[in-house]
Amino acid sequence: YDRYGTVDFGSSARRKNATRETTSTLKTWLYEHRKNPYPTKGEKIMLAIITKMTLTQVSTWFANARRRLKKENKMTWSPKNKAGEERKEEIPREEDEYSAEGEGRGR
Amino acid sequence: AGHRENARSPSTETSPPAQTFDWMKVKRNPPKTGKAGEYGFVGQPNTVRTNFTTKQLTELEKEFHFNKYLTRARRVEIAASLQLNETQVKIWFQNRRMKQKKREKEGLLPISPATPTG
DNA sequence: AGGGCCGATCAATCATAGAG
DNA sequence: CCTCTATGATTGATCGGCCC
Repeated sequence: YDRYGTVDFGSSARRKNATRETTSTLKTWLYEHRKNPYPTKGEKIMLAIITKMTLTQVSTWFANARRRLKKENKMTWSPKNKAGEERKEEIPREEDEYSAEGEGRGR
Repeated sequence: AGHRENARSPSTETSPPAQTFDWMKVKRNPPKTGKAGEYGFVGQPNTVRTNFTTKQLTELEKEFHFNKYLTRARRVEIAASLQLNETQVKIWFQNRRMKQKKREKEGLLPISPATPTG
């Protein structure tokens, strides 16, 4: 679709939500790198291969994830799993020092 | 390749509801594309993304097909003709080039040949 | 010293897939 | 079938690095 110009793309460009397997992989990586959730190009490629997504999709996924996480200011995805859903996703405890300063936007 | 933010602050938080990392605090300066004489003071950031009109986009795309890169003179002309900032025109071309590059790349290997992973 | 470009990312929004 | 939310994609604009 060409930007907000009436969707008329009768083609194979429709967005398809990622599978649980895919999101699981990405979420795991994101959580394990929560201190600096910016995968390098090489890491993105690796993740893209694992999840069978394109490099762009992986980048977009991370961009959206970071943004939405930041908006909520939290780093934990509540187990939104439906009742009776696999509950793996064990969060690796790592109570190191998390920065939580006041502010400082000298501008 | 990315940003390397690091802020050290010996502040004493009492009860952090959630872990806040430096990357979450990164804020960008608001766009300075304030359209003087529209809805805001001259010099005051617009804080809002400019919405290009269809006409503007059409003209820009047409120009892009002509040249992928702009000369200073051309940029001035287009900016004036479309009532845009020179910077906006410049940025538009910048983004356009990146977009095209991305499209080309995507149209070349969206099909995964195989996964040589054991 | 300054301006433009690239690559990555942000931020706001659109549009749709999916849950109920 | 329709309403509302979660999420992928788009894009104007910013940030840091590099070149000239």
